[in-house]
Amino acid sequence: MLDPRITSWILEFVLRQPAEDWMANELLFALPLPSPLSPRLKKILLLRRLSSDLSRPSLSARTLLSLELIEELERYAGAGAPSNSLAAAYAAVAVECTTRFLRERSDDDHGEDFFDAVNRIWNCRVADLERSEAAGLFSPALREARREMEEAIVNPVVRVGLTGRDTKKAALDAVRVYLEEAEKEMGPPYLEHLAKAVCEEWMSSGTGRDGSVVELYEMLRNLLASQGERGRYEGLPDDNYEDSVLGRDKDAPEQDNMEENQNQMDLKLVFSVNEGAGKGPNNDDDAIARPNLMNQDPSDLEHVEENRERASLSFVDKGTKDGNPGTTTCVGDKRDCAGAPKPSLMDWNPTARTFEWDEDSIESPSENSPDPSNKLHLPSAKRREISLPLEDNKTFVKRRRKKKWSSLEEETLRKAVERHGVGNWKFIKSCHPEIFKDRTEVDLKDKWRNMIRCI
DNA sequence: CTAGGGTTACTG
DNA sequence: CAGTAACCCTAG
Repeated sequence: MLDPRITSWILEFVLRQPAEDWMANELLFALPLPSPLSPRLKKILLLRRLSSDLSRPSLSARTLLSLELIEELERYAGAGAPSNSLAAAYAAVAVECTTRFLRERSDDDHGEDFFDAVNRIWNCRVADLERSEAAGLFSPALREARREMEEAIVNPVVRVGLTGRDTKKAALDAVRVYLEEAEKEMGPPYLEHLAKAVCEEWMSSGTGRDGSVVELYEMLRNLLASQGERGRYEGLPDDNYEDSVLGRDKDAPEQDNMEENQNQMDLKLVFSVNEGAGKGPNNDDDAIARPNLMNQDPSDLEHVEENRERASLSFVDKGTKDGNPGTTTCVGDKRDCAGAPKPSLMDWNPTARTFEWDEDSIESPSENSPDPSNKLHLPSAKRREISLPLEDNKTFVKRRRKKKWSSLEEETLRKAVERHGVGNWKFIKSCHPEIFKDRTEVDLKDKWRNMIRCI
């Protein structure tokens, strides 16, 4: 049985070679790996995924997720703000993931896929990012891109401009730049490092060596033993090795618990951004997906150890609905609810009827939430389910408190109907999740009915 | 999901 | 109490 420590090095070495993805996958499955994986190996796996996306070339929401996870990994490792190249790659990929729907429009698509993508990526994902601890990824470029996407929703000229721009090349280039920088920062694979160390010792040992394989083996064993004595399970040659990989500032004062965090931060924490989300059948990869090896989600790294035997963590997209807008999912602050199912726009069925309002929360919706910025877009917490027998239900089911439509809501609805036509209530609501956060699609429809009655 | 009829709450 | 806006119910 191979030492998991050694298999980590082998895997690292292979992942960083231009080997075929299938081979990397085979090894990932076949080798006994330490659990939890080291941060270094996690990052290498994520970088490999990016590299695979580049070579296909296919940038998708999973590319975005890989970048987010790398940022999170580095942040947990105590690194400072994400590098410019990481933030630039994130912004460029986010733009590409949106604008490709303009390029790939079919005849019967009137731009809905693009609008969905803007909502999904910019109104939800990037908005969540801005509020989260990962705000370091929220670069000025990303802010500007968001402004442009919002403009594109209402301005056809901007959409035409976006369609003509080669955002795919820009994103591929940005990811390539980041990958090169990350590779450089990471240094050579540890096996190479080890081989070099052995060679150097060999060269400097002078006489008394017979040059046999047995002797080489002895040297290697001594080197490994010395690593073991130092308690460095990952067997890294020196303390700076992993620091350099994760972008840790070696000169920065070491936090007392940093080492502990490093060791205890298991994959559940690192890759928790996906956990619990995307459970519905309409889930697609643009929605943040639940860990699922079959979907080759980067977060699946968490479950590599236990799932290797029954599923394949592939670097190759095997044909998920990449790019299909699917469900409009909006996650909350994923850092605040790690491990818990994440609410989404779809979690609240606005047409559900067996609910009643929590009067207190209506009166003071934010009183019980010290930090409203961490809250989700929709007031799902204001409702609670009633599960009484049908005959008793009508006694308890209350109507929502009447709330007069504001002029902003009215104006937004008017413009949205002009733009998207009558009858697309759900879509209109999804285009303005904040403005219509207290309204259902039916409310929009009813309001429009009232508005045209007045004319 | 939407349309359209029904119900409720509010206002003058 | 009538008119109206907001909200609910349900067939298709």
